[in-house]
Amino acid sequence: MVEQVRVDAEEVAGALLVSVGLLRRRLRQVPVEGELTLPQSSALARLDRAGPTTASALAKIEQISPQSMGATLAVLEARGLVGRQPDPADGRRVVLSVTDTGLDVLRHRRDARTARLARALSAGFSVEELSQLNAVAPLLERLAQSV
Amino acid sequence: MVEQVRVDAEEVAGALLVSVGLLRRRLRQVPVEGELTLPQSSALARLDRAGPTTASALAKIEQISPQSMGATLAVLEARGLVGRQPDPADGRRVVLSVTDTGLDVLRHRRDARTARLARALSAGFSVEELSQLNAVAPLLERLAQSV
DNA sequence: TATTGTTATACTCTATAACTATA
DNA sequence: TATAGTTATAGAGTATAACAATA
Repeated sequence: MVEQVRVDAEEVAGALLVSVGLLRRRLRQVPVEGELTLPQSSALARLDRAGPTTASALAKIEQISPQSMGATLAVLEARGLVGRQPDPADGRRVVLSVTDTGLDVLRHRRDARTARLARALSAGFSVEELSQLNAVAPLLERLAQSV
Repeated sequence: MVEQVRVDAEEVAGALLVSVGLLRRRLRQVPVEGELTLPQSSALARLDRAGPTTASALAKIEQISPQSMGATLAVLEARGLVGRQPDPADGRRVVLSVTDTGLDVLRHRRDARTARLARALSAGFSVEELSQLNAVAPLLERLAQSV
């Protein structure tokens, strides 16, 4: 009844497993007519942060197979959100980059899912809570890498 | 160059979208021979927290369709981790509850995925970081509900 | 008529395997 | 022989629609 301070890793693991799954499912449900899917949003944002790179490299960062990333990127390319530049030095490589249109989508809240999430955050969370969530995002990424 | 303190909801939304997706994908990848799948783990943990209840109610909490929850619970039942009690007062309702075996799985780290996550947390994160992650889990749940 | 749960079917996301082209 | 990328196929996790039983 006294020792309640200690944070048990097992407990945190369980809580994260459940809450991350829940949030992710909920994000998927947002109706998206003509909008980006979850992996598309993620890949586009990631490509923007990483800068021009190959599909394989992106796949490694996002922890999915190169084939899956290739399929996702193909859709983004068809929509004109990413462009492909063949590497002149190595005929096998194709370097991807975010186009101006893609940047526009990323920067101007054209992504319905992110916009909706942002709205929920603004409406229902305190500045203190927002900053907690903000601080934890990189921890989640690090955790994903180390699991 | 001076105003870097403010936390932008849009930014947090983007960061969460990406990090949650990444962690979730990573969790899925853990090889699970004869182990629980992600939705099974989640449903079992949720049922334990919620106490005996119906499949529909659980589905609502977990934000999936009753049909999907029914399928997940059927597997858990087949493994003897949850039990079904027909409601004597209402012939349509079936009340689910975690069995002793199910409790054992939940309590004794028999779930490979949670165990692995817990190990990564213990090994690579400070007590301060663990407590940050712990504090954020309920925020993520609240966010999932309000999106 | 409304509600609980089941069965049937299909779509999305991801994986593995097999192939082509270049190095 | 090794690497970047593509194509084909399959499995997990969802969803929606249609149905049966009970209220």
